[in-house]
Amino acid sequence: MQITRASDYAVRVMIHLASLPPSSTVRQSELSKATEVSGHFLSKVLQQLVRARLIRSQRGAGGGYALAASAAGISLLDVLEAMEGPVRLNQCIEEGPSCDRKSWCPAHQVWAEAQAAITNVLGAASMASLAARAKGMSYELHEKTVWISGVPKKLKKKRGRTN
Amino acid sequence: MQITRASDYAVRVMIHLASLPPSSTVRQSELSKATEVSGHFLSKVLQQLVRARLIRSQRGAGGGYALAASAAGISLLDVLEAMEGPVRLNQCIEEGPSCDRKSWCPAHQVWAEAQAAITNVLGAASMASLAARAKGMSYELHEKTVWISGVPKKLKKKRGRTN
DNA sequence: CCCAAATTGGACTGGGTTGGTCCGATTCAA
DNA sequence: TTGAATCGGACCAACCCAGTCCAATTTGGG
Repeated sequence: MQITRASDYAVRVMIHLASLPPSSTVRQSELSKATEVSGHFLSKVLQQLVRARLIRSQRGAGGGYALAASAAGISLLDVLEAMEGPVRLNQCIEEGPSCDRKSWCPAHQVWAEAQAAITNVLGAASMASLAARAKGMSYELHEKTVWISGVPKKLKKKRGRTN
Repeated sequence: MQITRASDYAVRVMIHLASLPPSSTVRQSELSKATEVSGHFLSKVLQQLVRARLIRSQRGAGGGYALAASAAGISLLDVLEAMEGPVRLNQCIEEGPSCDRKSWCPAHQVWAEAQAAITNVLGAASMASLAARAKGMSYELHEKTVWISGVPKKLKKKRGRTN
């Protein structure tokens, strides 16, 4: 019941790319720095995202990675399923006649409901919206950075909107 | 993102117990038959449920397992968390200042929302309600069984209320 | 044409989890 | 006391997770 680290990292990558001007190409090393993920491991994550057609890669000098589609058209659910395959809360939740208990197991419906709830939430969160939210936050972050390089950094407790 | 087999089995056990008269004691062998789970493995599941105080065990001859509380007071979420620990969709979702990205990571809130969605659904499903639903189904099932032993079984498509 | 930059694709690993089996110890009722 | 029943592990194979590392390939530029 927990997403893998790789999925988490993939989401960071996608949000980072989405917050850039469309079709910007970013080197792996830069992504590694931005997401705080080891370059070696990140390359595996990136490969999976490429294979899932969520990003495109450009090899060679001056190469890098870029979103393959509009950030508004990619949801958190898309990224998650690219990394982990389809969300299936219980083994018996799938199309087709895979589970013969399905017809009578009273829990089946609840699992299905819970799964629908989760996919609804994740499917509604687009990379574009997350990137926009990140921009609002990174503005604060930028302020902080600037201040640190100049004056003592004490605005940490200023953040009252974790929401 | 998938519950373990053990959790699934635990839910079957709990529903079975909940569908019996209150504080009935059931032997492991019977539970094994009812849930279609190997006795050896089931014993591990049962032990965990006992330790979580969801069921009580009676040793010795005539012993067995029984619900430790009212079936209405135990939710699917309770059973799940007894088996797998607290639901935590992403590593960074927990109380306390565990994740320093939390303050700015824009995905954090979505994970939290998805988690709330899932716990809402699972927390609302009580063993009592599931057992009641099972009774309704087993009634149909009973009919079917009777029919099969007598006349051709064709009432399958009668169930139009998956809801 | 060749070099350097960059991705690609896979091998490898250590550690943990999963799903399962098995058995001796313990407890209790008859 | 004996047999029914749970208890509490040990044990196992197989798989997944997270991460590292490296050689091969591709590409742009001097």
